[in-house]
Amino acid sequence: MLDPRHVADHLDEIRASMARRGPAAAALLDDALASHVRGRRECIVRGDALRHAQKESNAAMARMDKKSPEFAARRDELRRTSDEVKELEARQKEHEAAIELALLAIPNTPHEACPPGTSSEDNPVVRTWGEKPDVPTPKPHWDIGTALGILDFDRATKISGPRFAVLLGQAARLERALITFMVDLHAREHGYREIWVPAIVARRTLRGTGQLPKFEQDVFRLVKGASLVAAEAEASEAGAATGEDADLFLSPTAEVQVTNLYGGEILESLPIAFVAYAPCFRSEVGSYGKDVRGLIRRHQFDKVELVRICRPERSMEELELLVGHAETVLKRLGLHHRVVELCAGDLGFAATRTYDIEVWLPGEGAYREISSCSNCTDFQARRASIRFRDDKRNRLVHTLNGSGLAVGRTMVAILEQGLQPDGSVRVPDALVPYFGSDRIVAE
RNA sequence: GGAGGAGUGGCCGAGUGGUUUAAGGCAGCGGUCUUGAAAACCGCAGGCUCCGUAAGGUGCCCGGGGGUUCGAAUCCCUCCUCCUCCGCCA
Repeated sequence: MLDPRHVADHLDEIRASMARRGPAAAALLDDALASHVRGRRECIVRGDALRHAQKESNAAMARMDKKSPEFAARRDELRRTSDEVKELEARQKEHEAAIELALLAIPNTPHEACPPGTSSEDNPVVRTWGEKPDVPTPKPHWDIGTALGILDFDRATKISGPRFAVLLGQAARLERALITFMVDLHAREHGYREIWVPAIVARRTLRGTGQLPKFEQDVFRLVKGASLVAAEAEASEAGAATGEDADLFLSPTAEVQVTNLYGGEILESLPIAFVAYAPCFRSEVGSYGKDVRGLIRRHQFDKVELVRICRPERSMEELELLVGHAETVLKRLGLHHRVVELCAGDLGFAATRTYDIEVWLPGEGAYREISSCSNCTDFQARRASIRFRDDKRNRLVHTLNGSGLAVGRTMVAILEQGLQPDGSVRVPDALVPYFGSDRIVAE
């Protein structure tokens, strides 16, 4: 969420910045928002003055003879003041609701350094690591995995539906090995504190990081047991606005849980760095026909997530640090990859600046995203209200997150880059102690 | 799922319609005293919002929301959370 005062006072400036994301984003910033901000302020100024007078009068009444005509006169007068205060408060709330409604739909402004562009075609390559490995007959990973007998997509569809996977034998073991390897690397060498969080989150949590309200279609919402649903319907009939808030969702990324961990708090020491292994769930309704085969795009996948919370002035340095940590995973695994920077038009909702790490997939003949590292500045911190004490003043922190890495996609890269002429797959040296073998062979 | 109880500042804990600007204590910070420390004493201490260049000030905040009243921590409604017991359960 952007700062409403700042938006109201610098409307043209913000609109120009937002135009770099595209015309639709810029159009979200209309003059109505600024007028609501002013209207709210007017209600507060007038209301505060009235309440001040009301308070003094009430104090006087406390000392008066409750049966005197003066008391009755004062009471009648204050009755009118009270009505006016209530009306002002109602108007103030309307303004605030309008402001929030508008702001929740507005994405973060792109950083000055964020390159111009409208789509992923325009993302400049920042650096490339390693060489394309010599794979004589490249194959897509689903063919490799199915031939080895370690991936089963048909049976996954049978038990759960499309866009799920079953991992067998060495693949299941590789998944575990990768998770442990990645968490160990970040926890032991990069200074992150390990954290394990629930996979199910409340609506307010998704709102804090910006997934809701705008991207409700991208997440899975849970339906509770019949009796609870009935109780909920009863509650909303009674006029309570809590029914909606009682909803639970499957988290699409641990960024959600970990970033919101300190929501509403004032932090004593920064920076904070967490590494979390967590399952992620995405509905993928907007990607029909895209990556339908294989492990690339599933409804459920594992991810090791890095989250950093820091002082505002440090966040750009922290972003570089974060990308470096994520990239180290691929370097240790010897997987050829490149780092691109997202152009303004390709930027995620909460991000001001983002680096994507793209790993080389020989079977596909393309680089594919395996990590996305973003600086969200104070956008999420404002929504979630995460602050720190800075010399007597409370300020919003900056939040950053990045995958370190997407586990399934890492497995894809290992299978495709490590494919040997005999159909077996070479396991990266760094992973051998975790996996227990230097080769994946047919089962 | 059933029955009961409880939510007050960083923590403990008074307070059942009007000098309560929330008593008191502990922890915290600053100071006096001391060679140093402790003790004692004095003082300062929260969040949000709005006005203001600032200094400073207004208003709001006793789990959340709504209501009654001239006036609510206190009365009413509602939701949430936690605790205890029973049942079920990996």
